Amino acid sequence: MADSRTPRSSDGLGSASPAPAVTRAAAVMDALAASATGRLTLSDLARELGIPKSSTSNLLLALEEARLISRQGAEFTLGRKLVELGAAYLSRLDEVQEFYRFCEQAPTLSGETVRIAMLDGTNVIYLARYEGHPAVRLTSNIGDKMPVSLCAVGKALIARLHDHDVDAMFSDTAELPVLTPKSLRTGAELKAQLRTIREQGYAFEDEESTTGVVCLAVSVPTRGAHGPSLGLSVTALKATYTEEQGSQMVKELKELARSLGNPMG
Amino acid sequence: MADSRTPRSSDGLGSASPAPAVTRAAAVMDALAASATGRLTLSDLARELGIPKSSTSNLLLALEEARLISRQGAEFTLGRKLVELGAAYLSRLDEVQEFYRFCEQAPTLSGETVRIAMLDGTNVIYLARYEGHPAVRLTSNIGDKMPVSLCAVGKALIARLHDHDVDAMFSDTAELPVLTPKSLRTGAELKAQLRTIREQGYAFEDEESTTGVVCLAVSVPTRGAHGPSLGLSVTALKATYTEEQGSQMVKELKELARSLGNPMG
DNA sequence: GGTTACTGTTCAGTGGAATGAACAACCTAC
DNA sequence: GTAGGTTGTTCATTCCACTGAACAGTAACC
Repeated sequence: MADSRTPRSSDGLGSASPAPAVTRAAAVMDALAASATGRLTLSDLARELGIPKSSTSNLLLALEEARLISRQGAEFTLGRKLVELGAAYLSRLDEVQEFYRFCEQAPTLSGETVRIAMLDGTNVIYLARYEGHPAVRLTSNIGDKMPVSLCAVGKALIARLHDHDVDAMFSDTAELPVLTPKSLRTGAELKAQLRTIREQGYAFEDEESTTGVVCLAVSVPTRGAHGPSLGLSVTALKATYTEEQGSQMVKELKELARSLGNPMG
Repeated sequence: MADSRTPRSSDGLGSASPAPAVTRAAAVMDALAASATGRLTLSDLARELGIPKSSTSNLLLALEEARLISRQGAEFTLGRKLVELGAAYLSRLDEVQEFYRFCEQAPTLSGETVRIAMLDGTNVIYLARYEGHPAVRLTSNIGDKMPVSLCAVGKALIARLHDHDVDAMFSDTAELPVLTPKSLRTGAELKAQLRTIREQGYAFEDEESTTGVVCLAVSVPTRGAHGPSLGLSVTALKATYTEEQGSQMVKELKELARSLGNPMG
C-alpha cells in the first residue's frame, strides 16, 4: 500500500533518475552484452527490461542512429561505436600505454604472459596482455571478464579494499563461482586469503581458474585520486613453476607496478 | 517564415529524433572521446554541444549512474562500462576470436606483426594484433584509429566498396590527412590506387603512415549479411622487405582471410 | 574590496517525448 | 480457415523531463 503512486518505479532501475531515456539506453546495452548470443529482438528487450514496446522502439532507433547498437534484420546487437569508445577510454589510461614498454625490461617476466587488469565491481577486466615468448598461449582475450575470487589479480585488487567494502561484496556464506576443484567456494575462504595477500604484498592463484596454471599478481598504486584500480599478473604452468622463479616474478611485478604507479616513471 | 517552428533543431543533431536524450548522451561520449585530454567539464560539454547547462547536468548524472562516464571532481571522463561493452562487442566477433589461432599456422607471417582491423566510416580500428617474434614492436595499440587513406588495411577495405560509396566519402579534390611525405594527398590519388588493389587482390602501403615501414593487407569476406568489414595486415620494415617475401605474405594473408571468412573454418 | 568571468546548482512552467491500446503482418497449428 | 501466438508499427493523449533564468559558489584580476 502507501506510496504505490509512482507508476514508473516498476522497473528495477534507479528511482527518480534525471534522464530516464539514458538509463534505459544503458540497460539495453547491458542486456545485449549479457545475453548469450548478443542478439535480441525489440520484443525480447521490451520484455526483459519492462519497457513498453513502443518506447523500446524509439529507444532502439536513437541508439542505432548513434551506432551504439546495430540492427540486423529483426535483431539488435551492440554497435561498433562501443569499440571506439572503449578504446578511447583505454587510450587515456597511461598505465596501459606504458605497460608494454615496461614489460620488456623485466627479464624473468618477458618469457611469460603478463597482463594488466582493472577492477570492475566483483569482476576484473583484462586490459592488455604481453607475451614475450609465448610457450603457452592463453585463450583469454583483451576485455575478458573474470570474477575476482577466481584469479590472482582479482584477489590482489580486492585485498586493497577496506574490510567493510569487501563484506559488502561478499558475505561469509556467499557462494562463489567455481571453475575448477580448487576454486574458492565461500566469501569466508576468500577473505581469509586476503589477510595473507596483504601481508605478503602479492596474490597467488593455484589452479583456481584453470587446472595446470598458476598465477601471481600485485596491485598497481592508483595515480591521482580517481583512477581505476589496476593490477598486474603473470601466468605460469604449474608443472614448471618453482618457488624461486615465483619470488623473482613477484619482485619484477612489484617493480612494474611501482613504475606504472609513478607518472612519468 | 514557414517551419521555423522547431526550436530544438538549432543543434546540428539529426532532426526529429525519437529519444533526444539518447542522441545527446552519445554526443557527450563522442565529445569526450574526441577531446585531447579526455576530460571536460559540464560547461565545456554544454558549450560544445549546444545543450543548456541544466539539461547537460541531468544528462551527465544519468550517464554517470550508468557508469558510461565518470566524474572526477569537476571533470568528466569516459566510464569503465565502455570497456566492458566494447569487449562484449568484440567477444561476439568470431573472426577476432579465431584470429590468434590462425596466425600461428602461417609460417611467414608468424615472424611479423599481423593485425585485424575493422572499417568504421573513413577510419579503420585495429581490433587485435599478433606478434610472433617481435623484432620491431609497433607503438599502435588495440582500438587505435587510422584514416583509411593512410594504411594498407584501410585501402583494402574501401577497395571493396562500390565506386559511388567511395565517391561519397572522398571527392577527387578532398585533402587527405598526411603523416609522411609519401602519404596520399587527394581523393583522386586514393581512388587510382583502388583500381590496382582490386586487380591484385591486396593493398600495399609504402611508408605512407610511418617512414621505414611497409604494409600489406587484404580484406576478409564478411560472414553473414550484416557483419562489419574486416581486414588483415602485415607490417614489415622497408629495409629488409623483399618482393619475394611480400608475395609469400600475401598468399598467407589470403589464406587467413579465407579461413576467417568461413564459419568454422 | 570590487569587478568580471567563470563554475555548477535550483526550480517552476511548459512543450514534446513516452505511453498503451489498437493495428497489421506475419507465423505455426489443428 | 479460424484461432492463438507472435512480431513491430502507428497515433492521440497525457504527463514528465527539459528548459532558461536566476542563483550561489569560486577564481582571477586590478
